[in-house]
Amino acid sequence: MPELPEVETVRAGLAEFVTGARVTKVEVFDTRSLKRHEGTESDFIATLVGRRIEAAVRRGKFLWLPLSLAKSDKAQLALIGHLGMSGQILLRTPKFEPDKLTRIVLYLTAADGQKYEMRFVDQRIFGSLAIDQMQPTEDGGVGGFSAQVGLAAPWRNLIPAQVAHIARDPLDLEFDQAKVLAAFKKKQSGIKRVLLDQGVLSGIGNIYADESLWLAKLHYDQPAATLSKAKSLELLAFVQKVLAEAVAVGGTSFDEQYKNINGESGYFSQSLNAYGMTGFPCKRCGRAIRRDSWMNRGSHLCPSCQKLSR
DNA sequence: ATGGACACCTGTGGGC
DNA sequence: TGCCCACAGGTGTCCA
Repeated sequence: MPELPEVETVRAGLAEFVTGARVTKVEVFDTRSLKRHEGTESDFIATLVGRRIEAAVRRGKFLWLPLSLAKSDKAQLALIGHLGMSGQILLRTPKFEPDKLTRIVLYLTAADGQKYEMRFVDQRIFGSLAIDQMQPTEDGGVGGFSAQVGLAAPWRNLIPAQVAHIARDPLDLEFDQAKVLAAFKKKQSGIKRVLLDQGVLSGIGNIYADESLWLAKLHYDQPAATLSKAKSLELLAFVQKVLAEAVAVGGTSFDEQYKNINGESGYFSQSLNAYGMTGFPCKRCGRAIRRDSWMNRGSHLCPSCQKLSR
């Protein structure tokens, strides 16, 4: 489900309501949702209870909540969340009806005394929560992202170890276009594979890759190295435009699989030109959008506008 | 380096 | 109604 716009919508909601909240209790209903956690279930719970949530931070599709220090800590810790294909984080008041497929619940008391249940809901269990150590990074941590959301030190200079391999995302103010262009030049792989490579640039998944490629009139298998500098810059500009517009409307929701922290859908599905539009006329040329099987998933494109070149 | 298959999972919808 | 198949916003690993 969730790509950058959906994760950012969740992050922004958490930042508003759980910054400064204290964890009072944790329940784990399915330990498979702790698959990225390196300790045990009881260690996960014991580490969280009593901590204060200091912020809500994101890079690409990873989000994390930096935690207050405890005396025994050797490093700053954070609660990392990855939503996988079907993960949600719902913030409910205590008497709110149960949510199906709830895997983990954090019971919180906000700074103003309001009590919440932060419910990690995940149909397919490809997502997870985990506690991880934060570390300084070579590229200056989440500085660019921090500037965007007003994140304070020390959180702006640290990244969880598990997120260290994730490249800056296109909405990060310190996103390095030149670095990404250099990576394109070295890759013989199709451009869509490269857009989905979270180590080159992060946050893009199947929806926003297909949408960006449709806007740029590029075929998914066009080798990245064959793109001119101008074409690459045009593509990155479309990527940023699509991601920013999707963030502005709360992401893309097709069904029950993506909701914000209040359980509300996003509206970007109304703006889709290619993804999920199989058989509908291309909004540029009228030819039917086609779905190709590709990498064990689907790629949606206009066969007229998006041809392989050379 | 590159691309393909597959594993991890549950749920939904279409065709018969 | 039931059964089977295809398909779903991600990531990681193994193998030619």
